[in-house]
Amino acid sequence: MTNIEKTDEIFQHFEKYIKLSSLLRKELANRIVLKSFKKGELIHNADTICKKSYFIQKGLIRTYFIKDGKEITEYFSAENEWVNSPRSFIQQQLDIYYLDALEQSECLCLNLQDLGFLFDHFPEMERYARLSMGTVFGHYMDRITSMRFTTAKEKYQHFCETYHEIYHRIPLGMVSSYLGIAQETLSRIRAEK
Amino acid sequence: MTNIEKTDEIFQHFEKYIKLSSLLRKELANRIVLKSFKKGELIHNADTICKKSYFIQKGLIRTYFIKDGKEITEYFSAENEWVNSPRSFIQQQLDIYYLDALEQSECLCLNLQDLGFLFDHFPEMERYARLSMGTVFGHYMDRITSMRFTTAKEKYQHFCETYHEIYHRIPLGMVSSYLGIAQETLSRIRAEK
DNA sequence: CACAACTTTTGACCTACATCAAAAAATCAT
DNA sequence: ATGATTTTTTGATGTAGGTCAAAAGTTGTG
Repeated sequence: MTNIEKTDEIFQHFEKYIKLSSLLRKELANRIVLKSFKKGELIHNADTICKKSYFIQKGLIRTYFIKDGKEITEYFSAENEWVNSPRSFIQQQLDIYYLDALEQSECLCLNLQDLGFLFDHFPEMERYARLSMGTVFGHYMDRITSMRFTTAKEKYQHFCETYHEIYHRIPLGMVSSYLGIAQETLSRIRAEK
Repeated sequence: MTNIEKTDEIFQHFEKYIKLSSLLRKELANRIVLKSFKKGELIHNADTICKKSYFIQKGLIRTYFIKDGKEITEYFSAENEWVNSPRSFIQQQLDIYYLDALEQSECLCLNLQDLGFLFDHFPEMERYARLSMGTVFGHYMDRITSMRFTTAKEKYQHFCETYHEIYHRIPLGMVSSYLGIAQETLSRIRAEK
């Protein structure tokens, strides 16, 4: 099977930030591996250092950690986004985050060595990483603002807006831990209109 | 005046992430401009697109925005950190953030064109940006966790830990808006021990 | 040094949301 | 399907921390 079809979306994603030379396309395509995950499958375990980064072609992945024995959602990642355990992957150290698939998911997987090769030989890859992190950064700033100064209801509305493609695909309890509000409160909010 | 003395800290900062060639050192030193700000001085106004990035050698800078007529602190930046209006600077668009000096401050200033030149000619600068953003990213993740699941008291304790070099240099009202708690509540927390 | 302008503290009251508990509904496995 | 497990809803109650208001303390300035 040629790699051409399966790399469409990811190439488009790169080209939001940089121009892809045909050589870089080839090198990327050679290194990307398609991985499928079943619903509920654990993708990354916090007891290991994260060695892989996943570009989601289809599906929904949750990043979570354990606090007082309960799973707390850090965020959700969906189509056309990269997901990994960020600090673990970047700094190659342990971190608290687990990843699992909330739906049957298809991911393009790039491992650390291959990514390192690309960074070493294609400065535009470094640029891509820098610029795309800038985008994510902005989302984080918005989220922090939303956490600080909004009621539970506004938090939920903000969530539905930012995740409007996927919010209905996620169990209530995971949303409530993501927002930092009690599941009962979220249930009541949803009931009222 | 030669540039050598004044670039010590910033070079050290770069070298946490990359090796600086002597050529890059020279190019950096030629482009860096020392800027002083008086206490209270506005460094960046939200009505303009951010064109400069500041590395703080000495002093304390606040990033804030206006909500309902009140200044809300986004974060504080101190010695050996870069500060700018991130989305505005990276994407060259307007954003809501203002920067001002909470103390008399000395900054090494690098403007967008010069930084662009360095990114274009020194791939290791791209790498530096990517890696150092990774560090800041981790702090943001921690902060979001702290916002969601902690009492006001714990938030303040977490703040004192992460900002332990500077927390006593910051007016109470600015800390309370940073933490998203009422100034009166913070005052009571501080009183109790 | 005295008056003005902030900043912080203290007090009284109130509400949004957490917690605990149990019922209802949905999902899953045999 | 049908009982078991998981998820969501509903109800009752408690409290952390918000809001409003005023006093006390601090800092700056002519």
